[in-house]
Amino acid sequence: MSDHPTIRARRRGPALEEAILRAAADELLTTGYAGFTMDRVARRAGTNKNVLYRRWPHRAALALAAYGHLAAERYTLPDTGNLREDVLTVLRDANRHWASPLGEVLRGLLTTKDPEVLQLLRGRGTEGGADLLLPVLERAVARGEARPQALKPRVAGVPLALLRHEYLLRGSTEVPEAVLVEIVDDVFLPLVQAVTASVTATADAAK
Amino acid sequence: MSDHPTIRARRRGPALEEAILRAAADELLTTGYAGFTMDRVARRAGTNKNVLYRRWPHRAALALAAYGHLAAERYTLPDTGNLREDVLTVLRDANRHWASPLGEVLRGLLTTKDPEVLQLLRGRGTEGGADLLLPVLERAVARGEARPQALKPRVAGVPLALLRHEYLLRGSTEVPEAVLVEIVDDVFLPLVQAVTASVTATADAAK
DNA sequence: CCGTTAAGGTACTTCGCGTACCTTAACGGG
DNA sequence: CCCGTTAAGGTACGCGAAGTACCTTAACGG
Repeated sequence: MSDHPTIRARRRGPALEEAILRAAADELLTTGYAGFTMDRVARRAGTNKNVLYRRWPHRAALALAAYGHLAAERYTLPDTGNLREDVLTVLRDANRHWASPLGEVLRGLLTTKDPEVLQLLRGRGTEGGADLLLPVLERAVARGEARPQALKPRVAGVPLALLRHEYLLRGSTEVPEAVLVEIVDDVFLPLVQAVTASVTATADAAK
Repeated sequence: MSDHPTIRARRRGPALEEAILRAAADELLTTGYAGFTMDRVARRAGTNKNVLYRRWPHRAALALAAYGHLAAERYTLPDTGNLREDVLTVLRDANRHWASPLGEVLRGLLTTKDPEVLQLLRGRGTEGGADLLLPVLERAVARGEARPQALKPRVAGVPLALLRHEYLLRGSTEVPEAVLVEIVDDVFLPLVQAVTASVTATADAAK
């Protein structure tokens, strides 16, 4: 019993912090933000609440940090050379993400009352959505697939805003593919396409 | 303090229930859904928690009932004969409502985790938004102000969905008029308006 | 008039956040 | 190499709020 786990070497600094964040992330993924308790995180991390409160001022801050720790990897935009495919891909990715446990965490965090956390959450570009599709739209304009007048954050943000809206209405369940297609074909493409786009209505039988 | 002189006659049934709902509504309006506690409601209503729990199974149910009690009055759609004005009016009304204490209550309720309450909330047509603007859009199509192909719930729901999205991003603060105008002028009108000049010019609005 | 029903009152139990306070291990400068 | 400083471990609170138990008491109604 040389390295018996019962008597673990005392962790400090970054190592401990990493362990705590992992534990907190696991808790978020299993129990969600509701049911995320400091006691459970501390127990899972093999430490105690004090250590948590020395690093994060309150529960929400820890949860937010854990989420950030999870969602650390960077996202790469699609570039298929086709606006419709690009936007659909982004919508599908976002749909998957928001329907995943990770997305549930995010939504749980968004519904917190803590103004400080909301500030932080909104600070992350993750939430804008506008900026995400803007480059896609930009390329589409360059290819002549979209009107230059449509090249605005407000317009580029429409698809993700509508997707988010679906989540508000439906709850946690994944948004069906048909809705994504509607968002793109009934709203976004008619909105951004060149003036000759009235043809699209007849041409979308091609899909 | 002292409750000396007023030994109130004991209220029963509907009278008591009404008093409780009023108290709960007042609490919602002053403290919001967070900070809405059964103890406070009971004290404000001059009764005790037991009476509340005999009528509503839990805090969220009572809050929801109180909100319904507040938002009882019906809404009448604008019909100015001009699509842009109609939509802007609806957006301004919704903006006012959501920025008001009442709207804060609604948003607070929407963020509850209780699935039962969410079910009830979504049951109310209040949330759809799509159906709200659909008649407005219908009239616009009849006047030739909008393409008939745009006459879909998904399209009609866009303005309110975008407005709601703004609330998610900004928090409780009222959305500035400029954003409403952007939503209408940069998104909704380009989306629904007739695309080819010939169609717009010809007075084939004959119905 | 009296029994049934529902309101009033009080005191719990349970949970989870956040804090206090002490003990103990690791680190690191002299 | 020692010892003081720092940070982790441990335990026990205080507090607020949800719900519950149980009894007392007023109103209603046959």
